Amino acid sequence: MSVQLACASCGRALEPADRGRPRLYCSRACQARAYRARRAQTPARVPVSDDGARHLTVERIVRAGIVVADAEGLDALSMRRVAMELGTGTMSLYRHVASKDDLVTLMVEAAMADVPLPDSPPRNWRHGLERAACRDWELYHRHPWILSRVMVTTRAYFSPALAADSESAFSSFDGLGLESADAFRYMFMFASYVQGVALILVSDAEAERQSRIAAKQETQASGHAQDPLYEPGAYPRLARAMRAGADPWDLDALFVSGLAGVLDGIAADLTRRGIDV
Amino acid sequence: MSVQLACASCGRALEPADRGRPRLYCSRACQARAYRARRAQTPARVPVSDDGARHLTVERIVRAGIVVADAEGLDALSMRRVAMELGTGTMSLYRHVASKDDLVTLMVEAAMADVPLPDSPPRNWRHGLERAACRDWELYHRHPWILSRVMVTTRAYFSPALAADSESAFSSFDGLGLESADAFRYMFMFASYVQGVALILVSDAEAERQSRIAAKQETQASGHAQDPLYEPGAYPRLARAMRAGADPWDLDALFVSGLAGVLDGIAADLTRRGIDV
DNA sequence: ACCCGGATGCGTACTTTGTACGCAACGATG
DNA sequence: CATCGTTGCGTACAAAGTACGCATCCGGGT
Repeated sequence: MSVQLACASCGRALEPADRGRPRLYCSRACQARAYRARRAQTPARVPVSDDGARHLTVERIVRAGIVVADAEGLDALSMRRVAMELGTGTMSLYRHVASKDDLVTLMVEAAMADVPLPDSPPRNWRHGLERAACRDWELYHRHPWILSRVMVTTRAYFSPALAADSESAFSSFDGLGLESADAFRYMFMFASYVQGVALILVSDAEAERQSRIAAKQETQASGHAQDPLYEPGAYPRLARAMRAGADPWDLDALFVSGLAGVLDGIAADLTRRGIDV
Repeated sequence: MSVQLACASCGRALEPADRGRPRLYCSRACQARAYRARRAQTPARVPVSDDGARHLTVERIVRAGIVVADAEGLDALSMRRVAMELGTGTMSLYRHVASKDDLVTLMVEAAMADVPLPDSPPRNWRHGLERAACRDWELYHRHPWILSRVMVTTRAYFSPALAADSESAFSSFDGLGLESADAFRYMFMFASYVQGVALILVSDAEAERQSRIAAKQETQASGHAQDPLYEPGAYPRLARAMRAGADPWDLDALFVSGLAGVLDGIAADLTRRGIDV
């Protein structure tokens, strides 16, 4: 009398192999399911790359995703779109990427590596923060869509690239003998400002893309002409400010000017604590 | 010989009415299409409310949308969900709202009306901006999802509620004899900071909801325990700051402290220009 | 009384997304 | 050569937005 064997995946009865080693699964499908379950434990994000050049790799997928997102925005990024970009089937991507969410996370990490962190120590804290702000600004210019993850990543997930960015900016305060909590407050204010401006930059980029699409479809866009802001009736201060030199926003100049203000605010607090530069 | 009549909508041949006034459309469907086309010209957002109490109105739909978005986040807001909330069919909503996008826009306008603007003139510019910041902060606390539109609304669309908010904050600089462009720069810095912090507030709220859902599904969440930030190796400054009093973020306190810094920055610039308070 | 058009509610169906599932094929290895 | 790890991908399903058109109610002119 022999033991009744069961499929290791579905548990159904399993007739023993007629010769050779014993069977483990009742079907190829069950084998695949077992493999998938095993793989779920260790995501194996790094491809084995034993042969060195495979058709589909995480890197290629992530790069294709970045190309699409840069060109058409994060809204246009779909798994089918990425697959089309690579000339493969949609579901093939899922062998290398756990989900679309995972893909975007990887894209953000990769995109942030495009703009290098400063490697020399800053001359002083102000220089350090200005350098950090410039780096972020450059990042948001190149890849506006990363902001959608920066907002989510704040505390929910851990991102090496983001942590390295913060750490680098943090190092601006080295040697000032600052309390950690104070340095954190300064960083909070600084990062909030930068993110806030990035929000405007991103929505500007999106609006421009939208209007470009609209302009392509119908020749004349309704445009800025009858913008209610420009009628001085209801919102006089806003209208005046909009007209006074701020009409075609020079977002870069505004960013720099606001940044100077934020840094002045930090300087004032430092002075108040007697930690003058 | 009589003129060949055509349907006013589809243009197909139309046999004349056997009695009474002549027909306009070949079918009820064409009539409805013509009505829709006419309505597209004048959106008629305000319901006629001739009887005073109709089942479905824009207000009820918008209110239901706000309830859903407040409770379950903007991601959970779907037309079917709102319809379910109201006990009607999904497509009924489209008689009162042009699209989901339109609904969200209306929701933002309505939600912003929940927190009133200050009606007295501010004591000084600093007081005015603090008041404005408090109002925004309260808004984002109550309806975190409005941020998703504030970012889009920046320049692309016009929003009365948002314009009123800006205008009110702008009025803080009245009487200082400031150049419009300077006032705009200050406003830009101020608004960017507030939006930046709001981004963190919103993503915190979202993360909390997510973890609440996760905790409901599986009893133990993986949680903060093995957060790589807390291992002091790779990101020492970040880890130290996180431990030093910033672990359960007091976002309100951080907001106020950063706001003070931003206002100090404006004050420094005012002093530099000889426009001391 | 009657009928037509304005207006509203809503069922059906199509599109676009993410993605679960399982088959087929390829290479290595016993 | 049978088996297994691995990869590619076709099929299919679930959600979500929404176009379309039918049914219905109401008010006003004939």
